[in-house]
Amino acid sequence: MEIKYKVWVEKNGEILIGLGREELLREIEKTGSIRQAAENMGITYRKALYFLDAMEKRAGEKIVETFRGGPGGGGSRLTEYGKKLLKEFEKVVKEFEKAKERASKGLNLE
Amino acid sequence: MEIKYKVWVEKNGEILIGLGREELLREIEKTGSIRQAAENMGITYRKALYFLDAMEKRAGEKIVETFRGGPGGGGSRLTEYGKKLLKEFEKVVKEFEKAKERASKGLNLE
DNA sequence: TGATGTTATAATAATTTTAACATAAAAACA
DNA sequence: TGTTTTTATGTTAAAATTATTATAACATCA
Repeated sequence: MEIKYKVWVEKNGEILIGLGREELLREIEKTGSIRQAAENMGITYRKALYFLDAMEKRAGEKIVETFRGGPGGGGSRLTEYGKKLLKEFEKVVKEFEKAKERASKGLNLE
Repeated sequence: MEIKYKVWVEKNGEILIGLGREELLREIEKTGSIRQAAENMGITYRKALYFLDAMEKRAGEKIVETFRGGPGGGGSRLTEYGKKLLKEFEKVVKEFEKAKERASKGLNLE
């Protein structure tokens, strides 16, 4: 018996960031590459791009800086806004993790 | 900017009860009819039945008592287990509501 | 006995989401 | 100049979810 949850932030009724997108941003920060990040997460590069594109449209701000060619063929990194978004969402997740813990302890179902 | 979430309880990796199913049980309790409950929720009767069927299989217990014919054409009501399940899940939701409130206050995104 | 309103099941259609594939542009570097 | 590795976009295929339609059983009651 296990409690599970999803949490996300909406802006004008559309998802700005959620657990999946959070992981994507963290992986981009870590690897410096959207492609590598997608691979690590087990999603397609195509899908990762769709996520980022939607996030940026909804935020009205750039979240990743990308560059093609160059050493290593190119790469990506988070903008300041991207980093802030990630940080703010991590705070949200912490609250929900605590709620999950409390609720799990109180759960009385065999 | 709004925080949203979903929460559910799994048993052996399958959903036992979540926010949608919780509402369904509450509506059944209130109306005494699966069909009426489904209509109030804006889902099809068919889907409501699928939910109930899956819940009972996973719980290994009856959640609703149903009867066909009779006064009013038939009806349904929650079993003792169904009522307990509902009650336990409502406690879980309360914890998550609190988490949402706290996180909303701390959220710093324009 | 026929109308009623519910439970119940089967089968199909429509929609949405997810995955897969192909192709091109960019720029460093050997 | 060709190779490499990434970003970037378009298109199609597959899978999963959700919605719709049709049909029947049940038992009360007028």
